[in-house]
Amino acid sequence: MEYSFQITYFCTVDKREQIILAAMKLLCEKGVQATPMSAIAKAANTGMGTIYNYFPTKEALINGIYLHIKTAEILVMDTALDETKSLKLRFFHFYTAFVHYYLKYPYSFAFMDQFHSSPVILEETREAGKANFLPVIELLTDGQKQGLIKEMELESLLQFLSGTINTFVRWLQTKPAKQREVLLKQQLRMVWDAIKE
Amino acid sequence: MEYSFQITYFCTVDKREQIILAAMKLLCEKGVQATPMSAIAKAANTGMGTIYNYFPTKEALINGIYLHIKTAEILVMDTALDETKSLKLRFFHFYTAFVHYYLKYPYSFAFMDQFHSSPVILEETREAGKANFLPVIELLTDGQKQGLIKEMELESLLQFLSGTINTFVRWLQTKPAKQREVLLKQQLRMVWDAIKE
Amino acid sequence: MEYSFQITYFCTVDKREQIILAAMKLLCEKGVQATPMSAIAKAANTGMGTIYNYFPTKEALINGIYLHIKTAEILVMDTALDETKSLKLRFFHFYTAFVHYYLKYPYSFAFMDQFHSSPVILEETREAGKANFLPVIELLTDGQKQGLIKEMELESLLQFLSGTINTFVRWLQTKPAKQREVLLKQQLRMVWDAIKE
Amino acid sequence: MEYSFQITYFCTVDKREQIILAAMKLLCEKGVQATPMSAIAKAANTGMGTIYNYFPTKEALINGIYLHIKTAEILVMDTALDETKSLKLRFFHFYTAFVHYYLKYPYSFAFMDQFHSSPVILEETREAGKANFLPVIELLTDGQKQGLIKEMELESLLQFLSGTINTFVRWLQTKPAKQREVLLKQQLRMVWDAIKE
DNA sequence: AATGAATGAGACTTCATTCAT
DNA sequence: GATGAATGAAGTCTCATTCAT
Repeated sequence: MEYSFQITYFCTVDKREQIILAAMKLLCEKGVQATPMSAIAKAANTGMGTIYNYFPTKEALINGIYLHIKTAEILVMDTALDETKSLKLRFFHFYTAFVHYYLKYPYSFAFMDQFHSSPVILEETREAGKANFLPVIELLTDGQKQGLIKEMELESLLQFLSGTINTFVRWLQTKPAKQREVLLKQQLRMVWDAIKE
Repeated sequence: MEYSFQITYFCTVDKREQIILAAMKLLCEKGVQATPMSAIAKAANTGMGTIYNYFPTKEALINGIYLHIKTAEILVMDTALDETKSLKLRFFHFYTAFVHYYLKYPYSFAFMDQFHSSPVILEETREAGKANFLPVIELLTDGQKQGLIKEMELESLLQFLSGTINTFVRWLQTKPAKQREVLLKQQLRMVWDAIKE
Repeated sequence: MEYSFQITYFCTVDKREQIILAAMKLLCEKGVQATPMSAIAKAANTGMGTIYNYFPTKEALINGIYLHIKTAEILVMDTALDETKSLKLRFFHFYTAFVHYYLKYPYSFAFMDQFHSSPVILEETREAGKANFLPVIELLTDGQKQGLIKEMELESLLQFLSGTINTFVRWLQTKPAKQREVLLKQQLRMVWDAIKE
Repeated sequence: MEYSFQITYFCTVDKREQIILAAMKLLCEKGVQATPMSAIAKAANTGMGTIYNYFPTKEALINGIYLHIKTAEILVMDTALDETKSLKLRFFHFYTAFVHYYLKYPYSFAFMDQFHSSPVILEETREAGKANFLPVIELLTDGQKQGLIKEMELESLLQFLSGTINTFVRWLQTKPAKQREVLLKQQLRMVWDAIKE
C-alpha cells in the first residue's frame, strides 16, 4: 500500500522530470536523430502525447533539458562559495564542486558536452543559462582586486576555466574513481598556476 | 573544348571536397537533423546520387568530414614544429599554429566543436584521428625530460591543452581580429604558467 | 445561494446548446479537421469530457448540429404558412421566411452549406431532416391542382427551389443589408416566373 | 514493346493527374478526415512521398483538385458558345453543356459540391477559379442589351444560374439516364422563364 | 560518372477519447 | 455531472537511399 502510494505520487508530480531524465539519457547515448520521441516516451513511462503536454516540440524538450541542467548548476555553486575562507580556497572549492557535480551526474555532463554548441540550442536558451556565472565572476574580480589573480579580461578567464573543467571532467570519467582525487589536485595546481598573478 | 575539359576536371577531381565543404557548412549552421542530403547536394552543386558515389551513407559523410579535418590538422602541426628552436618557443609555435588554423577555418572548428563528442562519430573514426597528437606528445615529453614541464601524466597534459585551445578559439571568434593577437599572448602566458615546472 | 443556483441552472440546462453553437461557429470558420474537440470545449466554456456527456463522438456532434438546424427550420416554415392567404402570397411568405431565417443565423447557413453533401452526415441523419419539407410539398401540390404551378415532378420543383435559396442567401450575405429587400424581390420574381404555369 | 512504352509514358508524364483523380474519388466518397494521404497514394499507384513532390501539403492537393476542375470547366464553356446561334439557343447550349459535363464527371461534381464552400479552399484558389465565368457574363449582358433577359444585377443572375445547375445535377444523378433529357428540358424551361424579360 | 524523381519507412505531432478526481 | 491530464493510434510529412536515364 505504502509503495503504491509512492508510485502514484511519483507519476503525477514529477512527470516533467521523468521525461527530462529519460530524454537526457537517450540523447546522450544515441544522439538526436537516433532517439525518436516514441523511445523517450517509453523510457519515461508515459504516453507520447504526454511529452507534448510539457514540451511543444522535440527541440523545445532539448532546450528544456539544457535549462534544467543549467539551473541545477546554480545550486552547486551557491553552496560552494563560503565567503569566510581565503580566496584561493574558495576558488578550489568552487572548481572542485563543479567537477564533483559533473562526475555525479554524468548524463548532465555528457548532454552539455554534446549540445553546448549545437544549433539546436537556441540563443535565447543560452542566454537564460548564463545567470550561473555571476558568483564566479564575483570571486574572480575579488581575486584581481587583491592582486592574487592575473589582471586580464574577465571573460577571458571565465572561458579558460570552463574549457579546462569540461575537458578535465571528460577525461576524468575514463579514470578509476580512486585516482580521481589525485588527478584533481594536479589539475587544480595547473589551473591555479595559470590564473594566479 | 578547353572549357568543357575544365568543367569535367573540376567535377571529377574536386567533387568530393566540394561535398565535404558544403556539408560541413550546413551541418554547423543547422545541425544534423535540419540538413537533409538534398540540401547538401544543392549547396555542393551536385546531384544527390553523386554524394552516394563518395559516401555510402549520411553517417559516413559526417565521419568523413571529421577525418578530413583531423587530417588537415596534422599538416599544421608538422610545419609548426621546427626542431631547432627552444622548447618554449616550439610550444608557443605549436599552440599559435593551432589557434590560427581554427580561426582560418571556422567551419572546421565549429564542426569539431559540435561533433567531437557526438555519438554519430564512430569510435573507429575517433581512433583514426588520434595520430595527430604524436608530434605534440614528443614535444611535451622532451619538455618533461628537460625539467621545463610539470611531471604529470602525459594524457592529463594533452587533455588540458586541447580543452584550453577549444574554448579559447570559440571565444576568440567573438572578438574583433585586431584584439586577437593580444588575447592570444595572454592565453599563452596562462597556459605556459599552467604546465611549466 | 441565489447566485450559485443560477450558475448551476446555466450549466446543466443550456450546456448542450452552448456546445452546439460553439462547435457550429468553429466548424464553419475552420473546417472539420482544423477544429479539435479541445477547441470546441474551450469555445463552449466547458471541459472536454462534458461534450462527451452529450455526444458520444465528434461525428455524432456534427450530425447533432445538422439536426439542430433542421429542427429550427421547421419552426420557421410553420409560422410562415398562413392558410388564409392566396397561394402566391403563401409561397412568397415561405420563401422570404426561409431567406430571413438563414440571414439571421449565418452560421446555421454556413454549416448547412458546408455539410449538406459531406460524407460526415449520415444517411440516417439526412432522412430525419427531411420532415421539414412536408408543408412546402403541400403548398406546391395545392398550386399544381389550382393550375398555378407548372405540372412537373414535385421533387424536381423542390430541388430547384432549395438550390435557388442556398445560392441566393450565400450571395445576399455579401451585400449591404439595405439592398437586400430589393434583391429579394428580384429573386422572388425570378423564382416565381420559373415555377408558375 | 509499344505497350510498355505507353505505360512508361503514362507514368512519368501524368503522375500529377493520376494523383488528382485518385484523390478526388476518395475525398468525395469518404470526406477529408477519412482519406489519409497513404490511401490516396495507394489509389494513385504511387509512393506517398511522390504526392509531396507535386503538392506541398494535403491542403494544397485539395486546392489543386479544385483548380483542376475549374480549368476543365473553361474548356466546356468555350466550345459551347457558338456565336452564330440565337441568344436563347446559345444559353441553352451553355446550360446543357454544363449539365452534361458534370453528369459525365460525377466526381468533379461531387467534389465541387462538397468543397465549394469549405474553409479548406483558400480565397486565393477561389479567385483563380473565377475566370471561367467570363464567357457566360458576355452571354448574359448581350441578352440584357437585346432586351431578352431581365435587367438586374449580373452577379445576381450568375448566382441564380449556378445555384440551379448545382442542385439540378445533384438531383439528376439520382434519376435513370433515359429520363434525364426530359427533366433537363423542364429545367431549361424553368430557368429560362426565370431570367427572360 | 552524374543525376534527381520516385519511394516508403519512420519521424514528429495531433487529437478523439477515457477516467480518476 | 463536470473536468482536463493522460494516452497512443493514426495522421501528415520528411528524407535517406535507390536506380533508370
